Amino acid sequence: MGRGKIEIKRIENSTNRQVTFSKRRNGIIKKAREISVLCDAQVSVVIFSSSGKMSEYCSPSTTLSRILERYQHNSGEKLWDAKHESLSAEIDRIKKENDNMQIELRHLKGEDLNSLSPKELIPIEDALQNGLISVRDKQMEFLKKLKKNERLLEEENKHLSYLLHHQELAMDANVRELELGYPPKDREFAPQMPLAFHVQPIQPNLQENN
Amino acid sequence: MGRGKIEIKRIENSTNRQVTFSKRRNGIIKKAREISVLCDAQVSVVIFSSSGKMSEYCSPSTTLSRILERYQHNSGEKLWDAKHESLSAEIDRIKKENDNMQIELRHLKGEDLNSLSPKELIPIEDALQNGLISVRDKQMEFLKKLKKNERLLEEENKHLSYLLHHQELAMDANVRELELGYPPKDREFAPQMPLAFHVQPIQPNLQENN
DNA sequence: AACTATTTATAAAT
DNA sequence: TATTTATAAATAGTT
Repeated sequence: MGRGKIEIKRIENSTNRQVTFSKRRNGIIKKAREISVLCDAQVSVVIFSSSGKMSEYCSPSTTLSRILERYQHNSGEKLWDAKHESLSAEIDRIKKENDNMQIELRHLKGEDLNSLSPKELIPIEDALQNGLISVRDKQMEFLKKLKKNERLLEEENKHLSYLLHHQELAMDANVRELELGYPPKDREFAPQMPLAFHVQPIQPNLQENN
Repeated sequence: MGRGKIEIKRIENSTNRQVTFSKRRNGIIKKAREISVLCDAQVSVVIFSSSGKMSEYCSPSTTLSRILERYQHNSGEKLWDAKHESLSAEIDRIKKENDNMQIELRHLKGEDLNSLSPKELIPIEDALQNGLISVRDKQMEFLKKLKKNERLLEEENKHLSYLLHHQELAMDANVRELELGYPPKDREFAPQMPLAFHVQPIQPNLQENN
């Protein structure tokens, strides 16, 4: 249907091919629309040009999803079930892993031991003992840290007390001096003076993390 | 294109509709095949007639699956992702469960304790102690069972020895009697006689299960 | 992108 | 349902 008959084989001239593609793609989609309407059919057409451009038609009474669902049902072919299966397989694998861990956990917590033989109890006992040792080591570590902190705080306390004492002495001297020599116009500011010392703790970032 | 022009609207005559469907379906599939070859395109066509009969075309260079994969990528539309998502969600959920158990297991085995505070160590220590108590209780149980078994076996032993002793005495008496009175024609059967006692153990099903 | 000669598809008849 | 045929529609090559 055209000025000349053409053989049905790849059109080598790329421009020509592109033009023919456009025309025929429109033709197919028009035909698809027509058969949908005329014959009450459900049609889906997906076309990719050689350059990758996608065109699509789907009957208005349905969706591509539904057509494909029907297709799978009808043909028994797997379109996306392969992916489903691989995901399902992974779920099974992880669930199995899960179950094994669950069992191990139960055993470590002393549950479900009836299913075990004496020989199987031994590694569990060992694991528990090792765990207990590790946990207690860690607790000991914390205890040592706390004691060290305590010591440091005591030292700091001592230092602060020392500073405080000296400050009081200085203040007393100051007050005495003022009382003797220059009576100030405004006594309100006097109590603020000691704050000017801005005493900082020796270990400002020392803290316990619980 | 036919004897008369037709309006594009549903063909009410069902026979007519069926005939037109057949012709046009062939036409579309032919066109799809042609554009695939002429223009190097990838085409998929799925058609359901109003009576539910399915027809299909897919370019030979590909599969429907791959075309749909491409379709999803291209359009961003979800064809079967909804199902995938629910499966993926389950995978995530189980993996999370898995991770939590893994962490708990590690902690019970005394690993990765550095991330824990002293307060968090306490329930772990408790769990380990309880586990150890349970495991050792179970071991004690086994030990008791073994000891009980031992006692029963000893008793049985004693009983069997007693039987054996009596059997020997009986045999001796028998032999002596034969030597004195009736020399038998066939001495071959004599050694089999003691087996006729059929001694059974007292505790036939007593066994240790490891 | 529009045109048009020609092929192709197909509606109606058989 | 298949074939035939007259005609509509599609489109290859041209402009």
